[in-house]
Amino acid sequence: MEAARSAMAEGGIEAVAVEPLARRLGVTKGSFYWHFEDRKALLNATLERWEKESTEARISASRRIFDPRERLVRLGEEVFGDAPLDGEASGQGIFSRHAFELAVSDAAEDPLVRPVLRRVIEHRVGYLEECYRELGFSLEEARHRALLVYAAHAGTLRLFRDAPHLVPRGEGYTYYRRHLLSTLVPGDRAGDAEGT
Amino acid sequence: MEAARSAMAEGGIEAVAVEPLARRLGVTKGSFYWHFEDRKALLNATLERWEKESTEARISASRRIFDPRERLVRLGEEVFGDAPLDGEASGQGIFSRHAFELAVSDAAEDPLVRPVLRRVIEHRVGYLEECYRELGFSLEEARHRALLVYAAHAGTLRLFRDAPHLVPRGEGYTYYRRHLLSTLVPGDRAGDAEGT
DNA sequence: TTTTTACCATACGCTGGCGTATTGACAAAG
DNA sequence: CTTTGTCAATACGCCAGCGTATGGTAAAAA
Repeated sequence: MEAARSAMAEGGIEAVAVEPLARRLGVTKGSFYWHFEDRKALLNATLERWEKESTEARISASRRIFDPRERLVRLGEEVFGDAPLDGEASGQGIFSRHAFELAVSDAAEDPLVRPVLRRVIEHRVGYLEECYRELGFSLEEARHRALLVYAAHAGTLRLFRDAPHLVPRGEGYTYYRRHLLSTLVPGDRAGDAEGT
Repeated sequence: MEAARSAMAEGGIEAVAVEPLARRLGVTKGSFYWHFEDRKALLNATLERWEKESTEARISASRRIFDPRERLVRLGEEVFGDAPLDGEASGQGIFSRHAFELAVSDAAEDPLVRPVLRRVIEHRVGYLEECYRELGFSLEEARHRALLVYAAHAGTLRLFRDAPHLVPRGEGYTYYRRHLLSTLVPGDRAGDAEGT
């Protein structure tokens, strides 16, 4: 079932439950248990799909662009892009993706979620680290920068949800994003310390 | 009841439930409903207490130190301090505080939690913003920096929990923290752009 | 000593979700 | 036409948590 995805995005992990979902689809749970073994099975399917999409998307991005700095900027614009939770654009696209992300992250303590989330974070931090390595940073420095970038991303997402009134809107947000990128990605005018 | 606090820290918001808590205390829920009106009442009490402590702690810190840069560094060392989730030191102190924080943040969608969390974030970002203003940054720049710092904090906490193996340990962590502070707090050698 | 107050236990009903038969409809294959 | 396989509905039992009612006990107050 595809509706589990949106349920997760809207109501968190506890919303991806069999009876509510069945109601939502106008069927009864009797039929549900034909498609899935368990609630666990449904959850796992949803999560694994998310993992797949997350990693694949990032990989395709890295194939197309060669300059690592450009990759970072692109990634930043995509992930911090255009007021994540406003969700006006396309009604479901970027909005739902971030909401899903938040739901997963909120359920990090769940035994089914933990390993998936762990792998996705590994993948992302690994990717970031690689970019910084290509920019000539030491292994340690690259790791540090990758972690900080990821943390800033995760935190910003939450900020949007939990205290949206603090985050600048409209063109103010564009400036904010520029600030983020300029402090996190060396090249615009900051950083460029250390490595070659 | 004081035990709700630790339950929240350990098992998240769903663990602060009346029957499990009563069992844990060796009493029955019959007695519980003498002390509290509701489950909501218990939750509210726990959250309001957390809010109070959070804000008071930060205020007292600002009274003691005059140099805003020093305040930021101190705050950073306290909040990013000494491998947050290792929790060996003092068994319950810093560990439990951060675990509670994560639990609240995970339950941000809860109608009871949302306003409290919102206020706490407001307070913290406001405090950070003030520090940066005192350092001479423009209102906009100060806000941007405050948001980034808070986001980095929230994200780092989650990284510790969700992918602890990626975060350097021991003295490696000290270097990481130094990296954080040097990129986020101007003065060591970075930043110092814009505002007079 | 009676009586009130503070605290706790027992027991009940309610809700909502999970999982399991069991049965039915309906279409494709035999 | 019958058989088989796919998908759905009904109905049941189970569990866990919430909230309520009621009764008990022991100490303090009267």
